[in-house]
Amino acid sequence: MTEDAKRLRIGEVAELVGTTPRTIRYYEELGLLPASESREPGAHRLYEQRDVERLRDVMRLKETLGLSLEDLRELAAAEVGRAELRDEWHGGIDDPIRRRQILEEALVLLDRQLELVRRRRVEIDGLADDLAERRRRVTGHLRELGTESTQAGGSR
Amino acid sequence: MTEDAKRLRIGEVAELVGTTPRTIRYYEELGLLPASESREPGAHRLYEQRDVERLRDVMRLKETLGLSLEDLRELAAAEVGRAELRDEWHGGIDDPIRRRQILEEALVLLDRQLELVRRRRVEIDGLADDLAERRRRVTGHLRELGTESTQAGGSR
DNA sequence: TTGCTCCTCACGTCACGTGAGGTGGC
DNA sequence: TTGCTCCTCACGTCACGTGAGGTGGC
Repeated sequence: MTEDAKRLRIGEVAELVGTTPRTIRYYEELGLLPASESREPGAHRLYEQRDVERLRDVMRLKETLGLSLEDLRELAAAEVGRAELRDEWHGGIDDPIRRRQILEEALVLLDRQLELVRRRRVEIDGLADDLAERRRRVTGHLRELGTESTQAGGSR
Repeated sequence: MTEDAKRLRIGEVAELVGTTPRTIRYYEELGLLPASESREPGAHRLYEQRDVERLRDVMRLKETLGLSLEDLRELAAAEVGRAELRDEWHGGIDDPIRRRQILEEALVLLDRQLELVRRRRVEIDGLADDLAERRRRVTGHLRELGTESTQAGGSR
């Protein structure tokens, strides 16, 4: 009974992941998200939990890695593969060669994403170090001024 | 003699920081970078080392923190303050109250930047953890398949 | 039946990219 | 003098934002 997943409208999905319906439609138009299957022209789009997760993944990769939607379309194949894989897994015992293919492709794309994450972290750390160094200098100057100022203007 | 800084053209600056002349002009138009002072209309823009550093800072904040140019215009006041401060510092012993003002403002803006850096790092770490977890699962499935496959297809 | 969300154009915006046509410094 | 880089419009593009006008499900 809890089998048939509850279908969500585009506005609900948008709010869940923190974006707008327009963005979701745009991603669909670009092929980043799968189009609601067998949707009559003009009919409402309906989504499952799986679509929400996929959108979350896409958005997070875009935001935190600063990727273009073109970049995402390559990396997002990994997620599609993951969904397909899960379906095949649950759908029946498929060809193990096929399974291996999907898994190895997913591994390649995951490693690519992990490499991008590592680079980002290096950038972040470099920026953090520079900012901390500047902060030290500023507080240092303030300390010098501080004693002066306190001695000079201590009468209030 | 090494006093008068070498002036750079916009293309040289662009290449130094890894961007394009168009972007530099656009940032100037938005007020993110100071316009080349007293430039005749149509004349070449000339930059000093200080401008290169400022542009680097602006670009790094934008790229690694994912900020809009509008956001940058607020945070970038810190860098302007820093440049002004350095000029005043070298230019002579100014009003210590003025110095303190500049330093405290710079401190506020640096702390704001550091807070944004911390948030980014949390995002990055979360993404890294999720990707690593997925990778573990994929390699796990591959190991299962691996022994099967090796046993079944070991005749080649 | 009344709202509300949804739909599809389609134009606007932000942060530039990319020629078009012309002037100026090594 | 010849290139090369620079200049200023100005239109194009990417990733959406934002109405305009209309249909459909709780």
